[in-house]
Amino acid sequence: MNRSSHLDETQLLKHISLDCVVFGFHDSQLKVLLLRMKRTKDWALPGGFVLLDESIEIAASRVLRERTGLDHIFLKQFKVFSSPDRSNTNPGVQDLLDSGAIDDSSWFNQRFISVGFYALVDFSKAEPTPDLFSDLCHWKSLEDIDLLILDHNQILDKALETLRLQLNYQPIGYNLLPDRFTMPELQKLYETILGKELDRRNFQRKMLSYDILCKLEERKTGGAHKAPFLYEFNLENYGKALKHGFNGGW
Amino acid sequence: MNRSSHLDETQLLKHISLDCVVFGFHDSQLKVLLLRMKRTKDWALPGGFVLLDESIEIAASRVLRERTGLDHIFLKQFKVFSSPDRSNTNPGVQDLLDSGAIDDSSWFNQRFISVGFYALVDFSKAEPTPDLFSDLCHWKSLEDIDLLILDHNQILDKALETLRLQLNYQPIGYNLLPDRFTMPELQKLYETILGKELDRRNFQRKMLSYDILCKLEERKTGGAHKAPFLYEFNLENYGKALKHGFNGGW
DNA sequence: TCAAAAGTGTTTGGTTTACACCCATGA
DNA sequence: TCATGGGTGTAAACCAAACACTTTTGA
Repeated sequence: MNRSSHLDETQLLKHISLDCVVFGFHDSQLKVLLLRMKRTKDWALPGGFVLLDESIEIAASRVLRERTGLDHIFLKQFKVFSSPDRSNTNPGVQDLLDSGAIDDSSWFNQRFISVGFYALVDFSKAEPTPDLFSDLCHWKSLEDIDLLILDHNQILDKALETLRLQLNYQPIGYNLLPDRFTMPELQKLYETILGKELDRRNFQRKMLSYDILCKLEERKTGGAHKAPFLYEFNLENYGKALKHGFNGGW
Repeated sequence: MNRSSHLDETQLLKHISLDCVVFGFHDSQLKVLLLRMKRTKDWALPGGFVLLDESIEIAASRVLRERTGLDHIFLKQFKVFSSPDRSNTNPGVQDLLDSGAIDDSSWFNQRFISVGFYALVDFSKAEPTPDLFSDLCHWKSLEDIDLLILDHNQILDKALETLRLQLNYQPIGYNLLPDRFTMPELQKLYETILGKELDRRNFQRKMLSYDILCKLEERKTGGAHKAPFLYEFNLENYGKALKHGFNGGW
């Protein structure tokens, strides 16, 4: 876009949009980044359109840079949503007209196919920022999310399902946690994503056996009770391990 | 399309196409369905465009019905290919002009985003049929495939990778084999997809333990050596088992 | 009658599960 | 000082890999 306050639709690929399910982890909870539409106050996933010289991956990372201030976000396509009746009218178009971002609604009130991405970010580093459609951007816990616009609930559900399935094949821990973290924190993350409790001792043994963590001398002080050790990921070994996956397979 | 001999581009979604990697299994080999372009004799994956009232899934199954004569094909999206330089010119457009399928090349010489699908079909039931671009449609073994048009090699590679990863989570055996098959045939299929040999006895034990097969009284006669039993899938149990995956996981 | 393929079974070793025990910390 | 959370260890159960033996078949 030339100026961020005005959308130039001649620079955009018609019929194609993208939506991102941005996951963060905070207070032992999985959070998702949502936008509140200016006029209707409905909630939506962050998304955007594709510039003529962009791949959708580049477009998605541009959108997320605008929404979070972060670069090099972990991003993964998971599904294209293309039901013919998913978006003959764009629920945000009136906001765009109101704000002067567009002069004409016709381009936006077409049928759109949306490429779904999920993204993993370090909660503490992201700075949620609304877009032209919205007046608010913030993190919501999964259980606090109810009705989203269009088929965004479906997109969210599918993203979660994919996240669970890919837990053993993607660098999920690495992207969702701060650089240094404790074993109980890592375990909580796994428990939250999987929706079930894991045995503390077996979890630790298994994790360490992958040889992807560096135990630091330092401990996490401040909390009550015994101070747990801090760890960081050994990126080299982590990368190798992910190629094979951590579990199962013939 | 109104008449199969003429493409009406006003009925098609701009900038969006789909390509299918259709897998079959025959002679202990994984086969892929390819088309030969009329003029250049280059090879390509079967693909097509999306009608205004179709989802891409519906479009893909329409395309595959035209290419194989089969309905209800197992189809799965695996990735969107959207590099901006993947298709500013469509290599088949001259064939379309030659054959009178289109009057004007401009619609087809745009940038296209392609949704990649992989499909699994019963080799013995498919009837390969060329499309408007091509004069030949047939099965090729993986090792016999060299250069394909555009980024179709990349699409094929990614499809294979996905197939391997999803082997334990998708009804792959069911869709690639005839209704009744022997245990050695099923094993060969797994070995071919995974690219490695498996122990005959352990494979059989493991497969049977999933409780997804019905052993029939009948044996497969005709071949040399001891006649192996025939099996069929127990669809009910197979469906249940796939929900959890057959292997690994926390 | 014999080589090759298929059915069935056993041994072994590693991995996962389910626990017990001790240590550190702040309320 | 004690409840709570964290670090470490171990026995039992389970599962997967490796391998032996027998049966059937057509050449």
